[in-house]
Amino acid sequence: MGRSPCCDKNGLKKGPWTPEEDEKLSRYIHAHGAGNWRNLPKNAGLERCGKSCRLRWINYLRPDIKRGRFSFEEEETIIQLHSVLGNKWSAIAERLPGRTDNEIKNYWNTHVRKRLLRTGIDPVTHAPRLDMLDLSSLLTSPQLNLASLLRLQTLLNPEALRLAMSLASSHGGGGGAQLLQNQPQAAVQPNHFENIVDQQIPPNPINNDSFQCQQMVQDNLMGANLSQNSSFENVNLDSFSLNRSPSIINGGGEDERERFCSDLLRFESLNFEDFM
DNA sequence: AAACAGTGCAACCGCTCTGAC
DNA sequence: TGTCAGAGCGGTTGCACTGTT
Repeated sequence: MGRSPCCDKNGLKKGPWTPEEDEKLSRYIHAHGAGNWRNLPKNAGLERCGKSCRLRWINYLRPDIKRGRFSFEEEETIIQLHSVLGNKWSAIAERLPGRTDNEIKNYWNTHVRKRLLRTGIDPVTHAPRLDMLDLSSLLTSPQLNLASLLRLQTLLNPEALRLAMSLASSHGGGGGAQLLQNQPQAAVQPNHFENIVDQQIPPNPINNDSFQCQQMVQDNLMGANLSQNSSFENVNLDSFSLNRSPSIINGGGEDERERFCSDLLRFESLNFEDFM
């Protein structure tokens, strides 16, 4: 696997691990513990570099590794945490017991990233891709009013919001844009994570799945050591109350997941009546 | 059935950062 | 202050598997 071995010059083996090597490494670490990776291969009788041993142990052999497909909850947690933490895979992995940073990174790059792109979400900023928006039709909608815009701004990337306000002005909605700009700054200041954490989201007896989902994200975020420079916006989790069937929660298919993620994140398909 | 294309993922490299000494 | 080991990350590779023609 991977590119040509770098340790060939040292006579060290590279490439896929054999069951015998796995057994040697596991037995040694169980007996002596992990650490001192430089000397470990020699002591364990392995012709591998320490880094390779470390990666093999951390990403594959560790007893608490959870194998298999990511659950819907895990995927949703990854998306939410990535919106907060960015590509800090190890930090994300800390919130997903049994998952490694490498596994999460691979899953992100091969599944989540593609899905977000397909549904018009920028996987870097988690904002709707402006090149896929039809804001002009949005702003000419008779259902659009200031109140709805004020609720929407909690979901919007500031760049998208600025563009929307600009377009609103050009559509004769200058008054609304002006009012938007006059809103208290707390409503648009980014990275006030405590705003999210402090929110008390009451259980919704009709939509308990959504509540559990929100609670899970909150629980996960509560423990995160978040940077003030986080890109996570002042998202109102209460706005993510979507009807979702238990079958999806319990591991729906790819299509179901995509549909849900699309509904959850896709700006252009947001049902604005829900916000009004 | 065979060839080909697309996808998933384990594993790698090179680099930076951090903490211990 | 400099050096070293370990940890972590982004990017990449190529095998194995699956789907399509």
